[in-house]
Amino acid sequence: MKADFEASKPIYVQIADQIFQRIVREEIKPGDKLPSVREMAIQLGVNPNTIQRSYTEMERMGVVETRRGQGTFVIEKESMVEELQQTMQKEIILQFVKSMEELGFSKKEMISGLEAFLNEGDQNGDPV
Amino acid sequence: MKADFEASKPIYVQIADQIFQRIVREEIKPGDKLPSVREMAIQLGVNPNTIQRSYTEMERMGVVETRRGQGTFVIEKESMVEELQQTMQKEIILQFVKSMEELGFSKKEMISGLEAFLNEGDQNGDPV
Amino acid sequence: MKADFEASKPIYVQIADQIFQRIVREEIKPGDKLPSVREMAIQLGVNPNTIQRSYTEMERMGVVETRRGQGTFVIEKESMVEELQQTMQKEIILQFVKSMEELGFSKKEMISGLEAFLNEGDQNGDPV
Amino acid sequence: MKADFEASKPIYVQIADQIFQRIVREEIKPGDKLPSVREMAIQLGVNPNTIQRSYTEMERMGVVETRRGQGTFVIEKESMVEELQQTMQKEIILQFVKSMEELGFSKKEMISGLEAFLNEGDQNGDPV
DNA sequence: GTGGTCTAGACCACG
DNA sequence: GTGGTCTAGACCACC
Repeated sequence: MKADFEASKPIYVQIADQIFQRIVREEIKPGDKLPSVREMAIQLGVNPNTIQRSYTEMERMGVVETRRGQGTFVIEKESMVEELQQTMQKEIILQFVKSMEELGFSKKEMISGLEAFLNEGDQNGDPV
Repeated sequence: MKADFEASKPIYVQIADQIFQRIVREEIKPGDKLPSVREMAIQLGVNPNTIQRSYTEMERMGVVETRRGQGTFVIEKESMVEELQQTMQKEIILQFVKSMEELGFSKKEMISGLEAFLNEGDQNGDPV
Repeated sequence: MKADFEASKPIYVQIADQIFQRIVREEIKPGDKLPSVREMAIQLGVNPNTIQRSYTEMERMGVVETRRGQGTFVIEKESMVEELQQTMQKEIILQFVKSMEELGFSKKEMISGLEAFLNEGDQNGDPV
Repeated sequence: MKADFEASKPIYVQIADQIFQRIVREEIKPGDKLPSVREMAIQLGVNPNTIQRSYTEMERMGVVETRRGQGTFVIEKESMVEELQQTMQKEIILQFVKSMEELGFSKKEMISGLEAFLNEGDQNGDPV
């Protein structure tokens, strides 16, 4: 047997993901300046180095750029937000499919199960 | 602001989930005897107390029962496996929907996104 | 005017470059295990975190892979060494051309200057 | 083992090199007066002592001379510019050859590599 | 003030 | 033992 207790994602990844989410939801827009490393560290109650790593990772992924002595900015490339959304969506779906496969569900069952769940929600209100 | 970086689920929950998976996939069947706490602890390289908690949790959820002096058994109630599958499925779907909502996707987009992904997979083989 | 006193490359980059050199010169071969982070740190008189960063960077560039609990290994992909050599060669040439341009040399002068220098060396021995 | 991670060149050397470049490119000509130590220090945002060292170094190398109460001047000796260019060129070439040797390249490969690179550049425009 | 690098020392999961 | 992450605190170059 295999004992693989996947630790939660590293904090610096979680932070990057949070920011990605806010970009995809357009709460943060291309060209916007992110809080400074130190400020963000205080806001999140985390060590500045951890934020630094998040920012570096986001830059490596081409979502953000840093301007020396000025700060970290969301890049203005128009297509970026869409690409980011695609990437994150794929990640989520992948995780979902993997989990469902582990439970022995077929592809059809995944879709019908999801549809059933969403239709329940409709009856309780909040249509999206 | 205060950030909560979800620690990984407690190990005892992860272990229970693994066992649930195996029950749902029918690798472990109703009536089967689970390994002893001590043996399982060794297999997984974990403290026996942790396994004990997993077993207790599974018993609380009505999936297994312990018989004094004999061990821990998967209960034979016919509907159990199905219910368990439902419960776990719902958990996974919930997580999926929550993540997709965080990205700003509508319900329709969730389904179409999932379908698109699964159809891609078809072309590459491995039909489930 | 512009005051831009380029700091030396970060230590973790210098270390990665050193290792790349040794791979290109085939002193380290595909499949070889690198010293552990801690050991390398002691050897070089550097903080383990710095080595960690070097290893991470090398992995990101696809030159090295880490196996959990086992160590860091040069990847075995046959073409890797050649690609790495190309990459590093280009970097050096780029630096050279840039410096020569800053001195006002034309492309032809760069080549003839280099040839002249190398021929001098020939007369002093060490033919390569 | 002991590792020496070459710090960047001293700032005063970098400044001298910059001035040498400008002389070689004839942006500064023999006989020209250099800015005063104090003025140059302000322009470059550097301590005047650092500039002083740069000027002293350049004087030691016979490129400039200081005239008491008048300032620092580029010497008028006709051959100086050419010699300076030679010196700096040699330094750059030396650095290039050393780096290429570290990668295991032969002299022929150095030249052919450089030629290949420069010909690529031709196709993209900017002929020099 | 900004981001970038480095050290020191710690804890974790994995094999 | 391995690599991976995190904190704490420091120094640097750039604006």
